[in-house]
Amino acid sequence: MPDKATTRLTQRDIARLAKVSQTTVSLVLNNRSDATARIPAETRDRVLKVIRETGYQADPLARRMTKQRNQILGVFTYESVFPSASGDFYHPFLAGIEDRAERLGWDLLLFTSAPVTDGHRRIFHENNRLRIADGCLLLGREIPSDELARLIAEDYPFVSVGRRDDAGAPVPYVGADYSTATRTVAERAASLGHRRIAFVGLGVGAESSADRLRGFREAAGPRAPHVPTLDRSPGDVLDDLLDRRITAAFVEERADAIALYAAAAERGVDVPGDLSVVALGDSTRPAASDLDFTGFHVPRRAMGVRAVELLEAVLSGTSAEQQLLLPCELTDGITLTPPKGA
Amino acid sequence: MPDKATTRLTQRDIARLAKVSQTTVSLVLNNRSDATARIPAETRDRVLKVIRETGYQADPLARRMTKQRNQILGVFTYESVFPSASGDFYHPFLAGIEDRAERLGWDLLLFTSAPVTDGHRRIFHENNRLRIADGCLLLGREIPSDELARLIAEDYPFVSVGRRDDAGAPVPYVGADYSTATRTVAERAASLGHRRIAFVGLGVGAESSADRLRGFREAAGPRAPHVPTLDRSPGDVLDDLLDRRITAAFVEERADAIALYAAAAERGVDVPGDLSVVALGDSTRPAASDLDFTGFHVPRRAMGVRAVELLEAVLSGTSAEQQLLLPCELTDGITLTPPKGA
DNA sequence: TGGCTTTAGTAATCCGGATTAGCAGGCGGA
DNA sequence: TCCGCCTGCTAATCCGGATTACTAAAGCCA
Repeated sequence: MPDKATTRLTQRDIARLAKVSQTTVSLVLNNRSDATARIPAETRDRVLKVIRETGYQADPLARRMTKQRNQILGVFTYESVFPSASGDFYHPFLAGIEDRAERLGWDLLLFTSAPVTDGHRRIFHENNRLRIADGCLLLGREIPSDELARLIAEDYPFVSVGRRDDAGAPVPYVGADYSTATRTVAERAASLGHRRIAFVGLGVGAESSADRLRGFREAAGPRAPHVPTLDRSPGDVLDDLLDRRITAAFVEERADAIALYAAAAERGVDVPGDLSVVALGDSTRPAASDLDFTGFHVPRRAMGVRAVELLEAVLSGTSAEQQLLLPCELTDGITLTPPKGA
Repeated sequence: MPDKATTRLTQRDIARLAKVSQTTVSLVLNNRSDATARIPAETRDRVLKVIRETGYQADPLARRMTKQRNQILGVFTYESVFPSASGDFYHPFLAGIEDRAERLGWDLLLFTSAPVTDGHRRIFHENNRLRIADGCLLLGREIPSDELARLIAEDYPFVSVGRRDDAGAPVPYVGADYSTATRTVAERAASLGHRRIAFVGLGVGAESSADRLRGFREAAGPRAPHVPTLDRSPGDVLDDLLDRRITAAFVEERADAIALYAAAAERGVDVPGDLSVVALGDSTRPAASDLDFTGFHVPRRAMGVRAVELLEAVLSGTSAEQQLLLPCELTDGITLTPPKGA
């Protein structure tokens, strides 16, 4: 029965009670029975009995001091892990991560202590605690390449969830193949007769944006119009599209697609009759709609799962492909039909 | 510039490079300048220069060996943290927890490694890692009282999110005042003329269930009917209610309220015309509805925030009320109107 | 009975950093 | 010139457990 809450129970205490040395306690606990460590059943039982009676549990941190692995998987998010501002975008990633971590017997350490500078967190700061974890998963739309470069330079085991451009050296990642998915949908639009199609969204900055635009251009040609959304109202964007006589809009961000649809409905513009709208992924901002958009979904859960698996491979030295793109799930939807003239 | 990725950089390495002792490096890093540790600016700068050049960062775990606090807040959930089965029920709790943890400079450790036995996780198992964290938050509908008792016996700092009955000793918690909220809504129904009202749900087992039923009985009397939901279809439950000529159903679980409403709509039973339906909290199972139910919401985010604050108080020895019930947010909604006869 | 092996268990050391006790050298005062 | 004191820094130790090297005692054999 546990008493004296003053000090934690240590192996030394157990040793004293079982009348053996601390070494023996450690050996028993680690179930060692090589030629170098012979513990007869009688002694072993005596030690185990004391351990059972006292409820002793080894300090996991002291353990890590001598062993190398800690069974802690770090998760670094460049935004809040449980944000209200990005809806449930991260949730599926984390569900996948948790699932695999649980199976591997790992705990998840969320680096919420990283201070926010210039609007996002930084990995490397004064009191960096990365090394508590055995390795780390990185989540976020944009990850500064200098931080990636430093992780690589320090040989810290990590995997990015989402494709990243080289940062001096190749970055290990599990990403979504936005480019192929976007190209496929764009080709489908072309085959339906669309000739005036536009990319709506940022298209620059993060790899995920650039990948979509690239896939779009592969299908629609290098001069296909790119309608920006930054700091513009959905009505503005809609006007822009109609002015250019666009028949199909490829919207990078689902929340923008929903807003565009709402603006169109308000204006009496029929979707997809007057304008087809394709959603290239999932909402990273809160936005709900029952509308079944044509486009694709990001395999978020699978990405989380595969990222943990890749990190595990990295940690255990198993060779594995370090850069992985998972296919997006195409959705038929009802917002892409042949254009009116076709 | 970091090289030789073979071994981690230690204070010993820094000491060698700066031509001082490991002790001095430690003193500089901890900014000590007592009478017992006098480091002139010149030496300090030399050490700092080497640290800067090498990018050395102290091992946070080795640190904890001698310091007591680790700045890690444990989060133990009796179900998955990122479940698909319970929708987003936990999300707001975690958002609140993250928010406060971030402010306190703490990292969040999710104990996903705890093995699942008999359908839920157990805190105490073979390879318990609780002590990696300074303290722990407990989330879950039901928490075995033997585990709570053991936490108390071992003097482990923890706070339960959600009220818990004593487990041999008082359990520190931040809960929601289901009982008052339920009573208030039930009284309101009575004042609207409802005489035949029923509690729909488990009403037993978890404290949260029992609290709601208790509040209900305080307003509706000890003999007010309790209609169970376990293993019954919404249609069954609806039949039961109609048979008993109930005019207002107080549904413990919002998902059940939504299902009940759907069953009523299908059957041509008007809600609230023929039957008022009150939702006593939020969905713990995936269920979406645009319907604005009368009832209340659980202050989940605030509970998370306050739980972290309470744990911080416990850890720092600040005296504070150890058992806290936050008021639920009552919602007017449109599903409670006077009964037809009134 | 001496020498060699096996058995059972322990002392010593390490992990990486924090802390305490204490030491060498320079300086001031009597 | 001797003593005490301050300065600047380090050796030693500790945290809790893992591991290695080694020893004392018993067993075996000739």
